[in-house]
Amino acid sequence: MVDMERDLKSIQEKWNRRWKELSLEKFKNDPGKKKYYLLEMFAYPSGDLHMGHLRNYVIGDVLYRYKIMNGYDVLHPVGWDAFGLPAEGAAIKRGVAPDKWTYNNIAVSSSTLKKMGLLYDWDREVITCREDYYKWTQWIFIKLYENGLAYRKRSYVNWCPSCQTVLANEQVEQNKCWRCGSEITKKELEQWYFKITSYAQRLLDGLDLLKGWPENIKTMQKNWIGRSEGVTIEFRIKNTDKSIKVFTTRPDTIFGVTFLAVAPENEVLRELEFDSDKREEIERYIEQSIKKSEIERSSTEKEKDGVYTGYNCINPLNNREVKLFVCDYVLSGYGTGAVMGVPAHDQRDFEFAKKYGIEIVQVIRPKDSVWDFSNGAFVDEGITINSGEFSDMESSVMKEKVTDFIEQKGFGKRSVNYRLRDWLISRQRYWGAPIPMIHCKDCGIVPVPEQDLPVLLPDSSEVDFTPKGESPLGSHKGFMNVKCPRCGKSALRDPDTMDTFVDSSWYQLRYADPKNDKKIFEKELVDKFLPVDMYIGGAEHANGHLIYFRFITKVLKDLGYLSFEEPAMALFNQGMIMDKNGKVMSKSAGNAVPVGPFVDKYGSDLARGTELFIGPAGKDALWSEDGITGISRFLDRFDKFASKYNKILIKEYVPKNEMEKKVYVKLNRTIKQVGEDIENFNHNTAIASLMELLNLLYKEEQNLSFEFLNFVIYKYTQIISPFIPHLSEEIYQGFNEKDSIFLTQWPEFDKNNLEDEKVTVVIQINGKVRDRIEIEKDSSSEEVLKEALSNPIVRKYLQDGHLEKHIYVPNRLINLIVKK
RNA sequence: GCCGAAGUGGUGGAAUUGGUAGACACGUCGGUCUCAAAAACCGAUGAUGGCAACAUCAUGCCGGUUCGACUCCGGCCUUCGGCACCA
Repeated sequence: MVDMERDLKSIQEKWNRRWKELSLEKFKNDPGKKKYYLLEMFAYPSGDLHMGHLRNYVIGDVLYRYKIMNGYDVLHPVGWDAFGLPAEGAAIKRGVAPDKWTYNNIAVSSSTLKKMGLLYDWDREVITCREDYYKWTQWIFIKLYENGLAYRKRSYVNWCPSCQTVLANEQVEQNKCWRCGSEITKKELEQWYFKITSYAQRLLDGLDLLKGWPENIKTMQKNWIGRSEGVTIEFRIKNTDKSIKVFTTRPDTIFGVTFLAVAPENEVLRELEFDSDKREEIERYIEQSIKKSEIERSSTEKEKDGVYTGYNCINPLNNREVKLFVCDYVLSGYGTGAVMGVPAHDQRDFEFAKKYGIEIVQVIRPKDSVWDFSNGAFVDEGITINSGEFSDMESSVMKEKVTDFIEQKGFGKRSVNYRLRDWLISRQRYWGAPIPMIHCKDCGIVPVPEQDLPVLLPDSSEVDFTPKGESPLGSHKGFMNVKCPRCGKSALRDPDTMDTFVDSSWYQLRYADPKNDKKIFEKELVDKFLPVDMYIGGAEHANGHLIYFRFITKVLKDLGYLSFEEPAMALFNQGMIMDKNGKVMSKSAGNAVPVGPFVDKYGSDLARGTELFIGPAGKDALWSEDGITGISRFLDRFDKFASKYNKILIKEYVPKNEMEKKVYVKLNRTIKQVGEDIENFNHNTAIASLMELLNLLYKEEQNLSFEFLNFVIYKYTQIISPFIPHLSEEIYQGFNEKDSIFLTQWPEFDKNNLEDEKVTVVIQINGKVRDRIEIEKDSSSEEVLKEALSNPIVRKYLQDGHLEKHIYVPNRLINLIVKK
């Protein structure tokens, strides 16, 4: 860092205070103005904010200031995603109560945000662990329950042995816990689910409305939802009155079915009768496969195995009898939990068939070659063979015909399956919103009546939350024992809390009406302020939060609490800040550079500038303090120069000579570029163009009038202000202005003065640059050619060749094709 | 394996979307100022050859289209994300 003339830290507090007096951060709800809802993903308060968080917030603040200068009434709230596991971890490790730890972190982080001078409407702050918030999280749960969208199910769930809790599908990454990285195991438990699968199609369709979302996020969601179209076909089990349904996307291969396979969890296995040996064999296999860790079971390297059930099934299309197996490569949660085995045309079935000596019947051949099965299964489209009356067709055509046939004959019907699973939301943890349900011996499950909400989380001093694999709340008698709201007899509360992603799935709605204690929010307000116009946050939430909050929005819309389909119309994914080794900066990784001390040392403007100049906001960036040097030098140069020419406020000025004209053009170009760059989140190039202009001003200072320089500095200060707000205010104040620069109107660029009168035209010979000439803007092709031909270098090249033709690109280049 | 993003000087990164590759910075080297240092200021800085003018080569690799390709097309390689037996 260089020595700066001004102490940036000393001006901070003054302006932070002044902005507050002016209510600069407040959403005015002014009907005369265009509304803009700007939202950054709220943070989990795990300590002080680090440079990664700061990037998110600074990007938002730059846009906020730019938008208010452009006349928008901007809603820009802030809050904390405050429930969650690390708070319990801190309590266990350091003996601090989770709530104390959380509120303390919030206090530290908030003070950093305020010190930075980031403009947030603090009156709208939400904290998800506060009862005035989680009351409504519980209310949402009840609404889902009342509408059949929250249900209990016993099944094999993802279990983190270290966190001692269940996890949603979205919280398992590479078979490891998203929080602690432990290997996930399976556990059979009865848990609460949200029926997100019944919104699968709407979540998919909604993506088309989201024009402002990055394509890659939409693709990720599309893949995660994973829609597949196919047919569900029923196979009778021979010598029984039962049958098995299979789902397939490849009915064109149905004549190649040589076995059937069901998942170990499949119900049919409990219904069928077996002799004792068989039963034992099957049960041993089921037990084994459920015990296996998911990674083992789902590894593609692992040999496929299974057990013959002793039952055979009938293929309704050709009446062929095939064996029925139990296989753990069949997933219980997808489709019907059973598949038809077509070894010739599915690689997994192929491997299985090889191992168990099952026949491989080819029913599709490549269009113009012979398939060699030593390469494995043939999985592409082709021409059908060995398929009775459906032989000798394009497989895609046959697929339609055979599907129609299957439907006509009643063998099965067209169906759609989704990869998406229901959202498992129960957690066996303390620090979360209690599930507002009561278990009564006589009445069953009864929701807590609305007037009894919130179900308060007991004080941490009364609860032992060291992980034991059971809900900590379960051993708190005062919490657990209630009267059944229906029959009045003794009953028990649900001991689990909700996934924190439930908390964050609706916070953007609460900001519209954060203090309402009668309702979750006033419909009128939510409808007026939402959807979010710009949502800023990391791409890591693509298949978690960003699906959940869309889901909850759709549910609340269907229930009539709001009138729009999608929570956020535009999404911007900022890149992550990495350490020198390319590791993502985070508290848990131990490489976090905290914002607080950094700002104390260098000041907010320098911190902002450094973070913004590091690279395009959408890309990952390595954190390095080297960037401070360039920015501090720049700010110092700006400050020194601007402090000389912030004396008379001149809003309009007509350039008086050529040099002023040149600078005027550059100014206009810079205004244009900075505006565009802010809208596109390319802050690095915006700052680069400001640097260019400043360099030019230094160079030409002597040739420019005092009035002109005052005019330029006014505009310059306006357009640099979103990046370095405090210093900009200092400069602006020099003009003897009382108000904030952020109350001025963002300058418009003069469309007629974006280019110089003279342009540099490149002369190419056969595509290679040989010289450049200065020429009047918009010169004709003939003029430029004439000029080029008189150029000494061109003449040299023309000596041993002739000009065959030329290409002229106006104001850019002329390419002369010279042939020998 | 499938889906997505990306590969440009010593470094971070630019390039009006097919038209001057390397803007703007950092760093390095040289100079001015200074007793000295820091800061500041001025200059040089892709590589190779040449005293020089200049020439040749350069945007992961190989081809192609074009007057002209970092940009478009075909085929690879590498890195990073997402998914992962989804029938």
